[in-house]
Amino acid sequence: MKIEDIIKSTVAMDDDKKVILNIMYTQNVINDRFSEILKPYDLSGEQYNVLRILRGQKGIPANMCIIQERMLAKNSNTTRLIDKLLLKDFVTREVCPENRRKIEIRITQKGLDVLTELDPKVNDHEQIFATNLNKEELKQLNILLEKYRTI
Amino acid sequence: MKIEDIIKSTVAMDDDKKVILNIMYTQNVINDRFSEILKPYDLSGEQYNVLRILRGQKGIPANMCIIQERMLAKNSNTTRLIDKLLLKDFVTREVCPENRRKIEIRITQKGLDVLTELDPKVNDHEQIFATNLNKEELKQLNILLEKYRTI
DNA sequence: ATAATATAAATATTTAATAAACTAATGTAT
DNA sequence: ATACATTAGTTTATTAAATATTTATATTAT
Repeated sequence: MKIEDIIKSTVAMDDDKKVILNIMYTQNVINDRFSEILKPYDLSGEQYNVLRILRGQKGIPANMCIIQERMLAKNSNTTRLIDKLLLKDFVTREVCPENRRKIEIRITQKGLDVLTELDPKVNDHEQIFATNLNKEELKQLNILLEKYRTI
Repeated sequence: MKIEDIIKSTVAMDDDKKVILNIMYTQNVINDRFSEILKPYDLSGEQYNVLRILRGQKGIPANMCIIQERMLAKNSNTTRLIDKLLLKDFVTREVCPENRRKIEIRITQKGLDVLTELDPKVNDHEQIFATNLNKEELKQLNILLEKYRTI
């Protein structure tokens, strides 16, 4: 559906204005669907994101700086986010012996298990959208978005 | 900057996975910048959005349904959003005489003034990104996003 | 006319985001 | 060695957003 119809706009809009709305709205669509997938696991999108980062560490512990650096939204209260994951036993937190200001966060087996269970669902979610475009279009969309957001 | 570098990913990623991250991240970039513009006016993005919808009504009052329908994110508490705008005297709210379940929301002159003041700033904001692409690319980006998000 | 259902909005609750103040550890200059 | 600055993370407070529940009004069916 075209963005003008979604926001019930009556006046014509230039492509330069439409792009922002299209990016915002598309992100909403993706997010709403993704939240539905995560809801039964009592995980927020950002919590899932952090678990993915920790799995990517392959056993090497991560500190707060590393996690913040790799998160898409650099704005959230990472301490609280980790608190929530700790409560669910998805991560462990220990003081770093070399530099006691730092902490070492690791994903637990339980955390790895929940990711494993989610993997196919997340994959399906990605594919539902991706299959709307062919390989060349996907590549082009990535190129255009990267070019567009440059400041 | 490529999305792999932004999230400091070490492994290669297929275009179908990259697209989601690119959309999410691009939306974050746009939003962060837009919040900066709105901050001095003590407006959130959604509040601004509602004011724009009300201006678009050209004097015809809007009820909650209309506003919700035209908002990008259909999930927020619109009553509270309007409450905030009322506190700032940017809108008025009255019970609809024909149907007392409904309310009539109008933008005030003060609300129109703040929009007028914001117009050039919002325009600049849109152009900063849009000028990274040529007309054909902008058009193509809109087409790809609309096609991509179809469920 | 009354009960049941649907609609519109308000309210309450929960959750998340943002900023500021704070604590503790480390590093550096004197 | 002491003082000062910086870094890393936590805590708290404030504000905002998302979700669910409730209230009020209107519509429909019996």
